[in-house]
Amino acid sequence: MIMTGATVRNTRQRSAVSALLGELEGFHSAQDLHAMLRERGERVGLTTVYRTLQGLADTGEIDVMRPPGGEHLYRRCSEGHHHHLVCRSCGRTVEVAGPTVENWAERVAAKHGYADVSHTLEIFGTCPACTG
Amino acid sequence: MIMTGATVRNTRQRSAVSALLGELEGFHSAQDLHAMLRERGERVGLTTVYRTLQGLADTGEIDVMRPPGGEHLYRRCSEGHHHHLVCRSCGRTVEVAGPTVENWAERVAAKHGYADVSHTLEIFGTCPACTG
DNA sequence: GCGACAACGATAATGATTGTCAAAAACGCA
DNA sequence: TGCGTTTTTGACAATCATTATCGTTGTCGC
Ligand SMILES: [Zn+2]
Ligand SMILES: [Zn+2]
Ligand SMILES: [Zn+2]
Ligand SMILES: [Zn+2]
Repeated sequence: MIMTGATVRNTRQRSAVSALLGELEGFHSAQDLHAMLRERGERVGLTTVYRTLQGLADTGEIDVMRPPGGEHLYRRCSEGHHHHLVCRSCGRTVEVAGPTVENWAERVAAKHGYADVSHTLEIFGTCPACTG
Repeated sequence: MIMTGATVRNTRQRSAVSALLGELEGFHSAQDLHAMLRERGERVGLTTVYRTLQGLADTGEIDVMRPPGGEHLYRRCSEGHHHHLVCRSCGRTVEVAGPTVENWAERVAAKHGYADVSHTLEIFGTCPACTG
């Protein structure tokens, strides 16, 4: 008898990635995170970082952003559906949420008969610190 | 004497790409467009297709979409700022626009002191034809 | 037609992401 | 604590869209 328990095991590498994301503020790429981990002595392979981030993103534990013309960026976020207001210069990120857009998107999609609706939305700008 | 006229020259290739985009309905990748051109006997290099699309996108003549986990998709669109409601299954696309989101984005950004604001927004769903 | 220079395109390079697969690590259980 | 099963790891190769090169070709104002 084979038990297919689909268990997720706790590994040093997964913990390291997760912990690092817990300390960081803004969005960071897989390569950045990998470099930081090696910097502080953690031995983690780049492949594993990618896999871990992908897994965390799948379960909704972290958010993924795909900036125009760049790599994927990851960040630990708060619960629930929200979007991001990101500084183009320093990356400072503010989580934003509101029924306004959500409703609008739903309404627009419904008007055209589209079902199973989802959306991607990012707002970019220059933050106060970078404007000065 | 050197004249720096920054002139854009009319070439057979540029016309071919532009004309093709004028006939097509939905979004298509650079590689797709290149294949179509070769299909109909046009001799155009892949590099040129990329360059032309990039140029057209820069001047706002065409729109670029970056679907999650895929190549860039291009499409000739109507004038003015708008977004897209795209069918995940067949790619059927509806252009949508409205002050609702635009205002919301501006307001949210302003509240946090972000300047020089822009945004990206795509709505995905299953169109009526694909729902049946 | 001339000539300057933009555009082309075959090809190589880039670079982020994914696939491979043998070795290492987790963990339920004895 | 030792074992066997299953997951996870990670060095390395592969993928693949896009970009950079750079010598050749085509445009277009004159
Ligand atoms: Zn978030
Ligand atoms: Zn900033
Ligand atoms: Zn459809
Ligand atoms: Zn908009």
